Amino acid sequence: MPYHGTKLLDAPRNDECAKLIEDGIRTRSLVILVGNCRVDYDGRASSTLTPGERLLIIKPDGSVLVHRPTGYEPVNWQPPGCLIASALTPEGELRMTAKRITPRETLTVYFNEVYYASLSALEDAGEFNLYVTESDMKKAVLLKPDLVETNFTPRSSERPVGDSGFMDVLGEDGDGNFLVVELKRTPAGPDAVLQLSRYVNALRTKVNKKVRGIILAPAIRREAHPLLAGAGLEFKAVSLRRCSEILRVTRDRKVTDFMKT
Amino acid sequence: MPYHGTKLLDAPRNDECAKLIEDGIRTRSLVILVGNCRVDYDGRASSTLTPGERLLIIKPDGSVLVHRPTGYEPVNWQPPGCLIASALTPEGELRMTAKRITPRETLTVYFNEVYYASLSALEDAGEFNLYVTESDMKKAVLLKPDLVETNFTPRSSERPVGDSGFMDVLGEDGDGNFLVVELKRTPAGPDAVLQLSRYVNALRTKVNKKVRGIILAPAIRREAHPLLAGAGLEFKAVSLRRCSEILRVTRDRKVTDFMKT
DNA sequence: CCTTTCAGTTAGTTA
DNA sequence: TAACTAAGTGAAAGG
Repeated sequence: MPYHGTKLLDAPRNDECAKLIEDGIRTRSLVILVGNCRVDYDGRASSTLTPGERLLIIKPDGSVLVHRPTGYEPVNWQPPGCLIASALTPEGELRMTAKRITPRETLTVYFNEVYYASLSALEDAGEFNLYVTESDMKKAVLLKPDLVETNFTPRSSERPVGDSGFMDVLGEDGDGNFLVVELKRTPAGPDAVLQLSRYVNALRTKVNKKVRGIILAPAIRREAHPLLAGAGLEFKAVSLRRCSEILRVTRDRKVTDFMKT
Repeated sequence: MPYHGTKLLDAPRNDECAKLIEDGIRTRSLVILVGNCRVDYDGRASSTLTPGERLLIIKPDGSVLVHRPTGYEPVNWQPPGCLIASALTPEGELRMTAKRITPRETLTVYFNEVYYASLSALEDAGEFNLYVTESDMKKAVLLKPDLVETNFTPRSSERPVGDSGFMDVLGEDGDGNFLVVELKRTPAGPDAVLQLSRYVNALRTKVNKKVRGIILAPAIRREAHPLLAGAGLEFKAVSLRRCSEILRVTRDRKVTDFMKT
């Protein structure tokens, strides 16, 4: 391998590319081809793509992507775990096939001409962290209950409520009333109101105390307003950024604590 | 441009890559970088990705993809239409930023080292055709009503039924009864049965004639069986391949007709 | 292996 | 532009 486990072919012949693909599979490397191709797919549905200049990616785990020059999504693809083969057709085209069992589907790419091809043995042990999920929002609320309202005290979270599901956070407000908190990472719609309403109603049948319900989300959608008012529920806007900050502060504090020891 | 509008840099310096990215944007080209990088994202959520070897794709339409060596999905990305910039950091890293307005989000990729980089001015006017969609199934049923049952006669399609939506195909069976056809490209579940049930019930309140309902799909899921029986509805399996063939035959016939003239 | 649910969903369509 | 819906959805979690 010349450099960093990367092999680069400028204006390769089609047979060189066929070999590169085979090499890539054998060495569990990432293979990239850029050139003029057409694509056939057959499986859950069928598709054809007439010739044009595209990017083909073959990953070590057996996933395949065909990207046009535009758009987030690949025009054709194959999920991880499929069997890949390459060969020259009698006409001298480069043919790459990626087959999958369950469900049975086949992707075939025919390259008329490859502008360049590469093989890279990539190592990626990096850690990916995503903030903020609804779970993170809950952590933030438990760490800083003031996010809900001053003097709110969480008592339990994800408490099962009969067969009506789980409530996000249950606690007490400053007056000792039950307060059910429904968390939404995205702008809350009627569904969130109905869900909260179910939790609140279920709880009301079980306890002999006032039960309030509040939605915490970055925003509430217009259509949810009448429902919210009708059900006597409340809403408070909380930004994801705010939650993220609370989590970051806590993380940093942990690091600080660790450094002190 | 050396070859096919493709420029290829083997083991480039980071400043060369920064320039390549700028060139790519200016010339509306596809830019690819393979190397060791870390990634930050902030917008609808936030994420971090610690260093590792990955593939960066910058498309002419302003979409960006960061691919790890595994998986169908990019680990980080930016949809089309964002503003891209590249520069060297004081530490000599290559920094690529992709910013988007509505919603406001930013993707930043820091390359420690680039193994290779490429710029390709791709032209892709290819035509993409996907078979079989539900629309194709409908076409197939209208072309060959026997798919539903012998002597079925379509009368109208996508007929509005009160406020309960649209029905896929409405027609009459051999005995002159109404027959509502619900098409599903994938195995039909309870949702399909309920939908069909709504259409059939809505129609029954309006007409003084027997109304049958049938689901056409590649298969029906186990959980849908009791619902189907309970609602007195029917199911017939029809393969996508069969639909596809009917459409192909019709297409070919059209071509033949054209060639005759 | 199948079902359910979620996604920084994306993408297309329509009001 | 915003709301709605489908996707060859993919991916993760649970049975």
